[in-house]
Amino acid sequence: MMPNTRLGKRSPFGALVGPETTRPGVINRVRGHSDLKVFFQCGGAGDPQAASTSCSRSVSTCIDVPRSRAAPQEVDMDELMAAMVLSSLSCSPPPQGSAHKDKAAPLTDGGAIERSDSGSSGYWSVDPRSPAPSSPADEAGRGSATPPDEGLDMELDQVLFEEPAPRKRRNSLKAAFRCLWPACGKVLTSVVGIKRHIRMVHLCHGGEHERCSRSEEDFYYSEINQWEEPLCQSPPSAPPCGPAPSPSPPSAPPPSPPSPPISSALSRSAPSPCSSFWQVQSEHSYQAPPPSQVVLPAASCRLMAPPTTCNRQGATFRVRSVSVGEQWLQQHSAPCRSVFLYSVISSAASGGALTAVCLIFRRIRSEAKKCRKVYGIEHREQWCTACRWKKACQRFLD
DNA sequence: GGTGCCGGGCT
DNA sequence: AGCCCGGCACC
Ligand SMILES: [Zn+2]
Repeated sequence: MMPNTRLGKRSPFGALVGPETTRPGVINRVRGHSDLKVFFQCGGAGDPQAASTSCSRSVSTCIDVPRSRAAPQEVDMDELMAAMVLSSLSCSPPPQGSAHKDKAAPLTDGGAIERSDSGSSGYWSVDPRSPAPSSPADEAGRGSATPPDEGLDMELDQVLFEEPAPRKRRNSLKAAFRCLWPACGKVLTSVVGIKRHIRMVHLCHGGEHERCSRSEEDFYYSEINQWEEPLCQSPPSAPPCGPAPSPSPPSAPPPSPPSPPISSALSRSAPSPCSSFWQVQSEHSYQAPPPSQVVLPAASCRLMAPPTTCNRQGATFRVRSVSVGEQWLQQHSAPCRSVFLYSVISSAASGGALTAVCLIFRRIRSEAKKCRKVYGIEHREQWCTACRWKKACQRFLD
């Protein structure tokens, strides 16, 4: 049963900030529909200190990166984690257990992501004219008796409730650090090493001035998670964004004045071949994603933009953003109705885990005429039930 | 301002 | 569960 037949009380995706997932490694599984799109954006480096959880409806698409001289990693991570938690609180799927039920209750009525055993509660009657489509991934996932249930859900739960949950996979993960300086691409295995390399070779040209560009070397390297067995897997339709031979960071200008290459990856590099947007769109935002799987590239990307969140009545968040990237999202997601823009980040606080922070959630308005338009208000009795109830139309699906 | 529909209230 | 509607985003 596809949830697009579902009406009634639904998920909090009317609230507009998406979830985040933490994946120590590269796999980010989305139990979603074939028409569920998630945009992941791997941008340049960013300063988590700029990641304030603003409460405005507009999202700055260009995050200034202060030349913070006194920006210890812990502070960055604290702010980053705070932003992540806020973001995760915004639209997390319903937790399986009841331990946090009270906390998540306002968000989970009906469930943003359906469980396979969710029964018929909350479903509207199925319109016979609209048979539920099922993607191959969907079928495959439901074929198994115990569908893999550790995709986004698990990650979301873990992030939401701050359960560190050590991962087995981390054992097979080797950390490396790639210099992002244009035409360099040197890979070292330690932070100290890569920082020294950047400082000495690129920033200070021999290190005659130890003070010059201090802490800016942070912006010129990227952590790489190297798997011992299979390396970078790319999602089938995702543009490459991994430890590619090209060492230059996405949308990074040649830093003649040493300004960190992060300026506005969000606004500028959306269609860029190296800013990897992964789409997960859903016909209805509350629909359960099928057990399809997307795999993050094996390169971690530094935070490029803060997960701007806005607290609405203490539980839900909305993010409104207008940017080139967003326009691109709309242009490339016409038939779908929900768009999520994620930023994939890597944080030391999560052990180098990749974290996909949802920056933008938008509903893409359907262009199809619904009952209201087709029949008119005067023939309301001819509307489908959903339209009569001001729910998502069941008759004229997208 | 019209439309689609989320979220929530009522029965 | 069925029904209705306020309110909001999008057009
Ligand atoms: Zn309808």
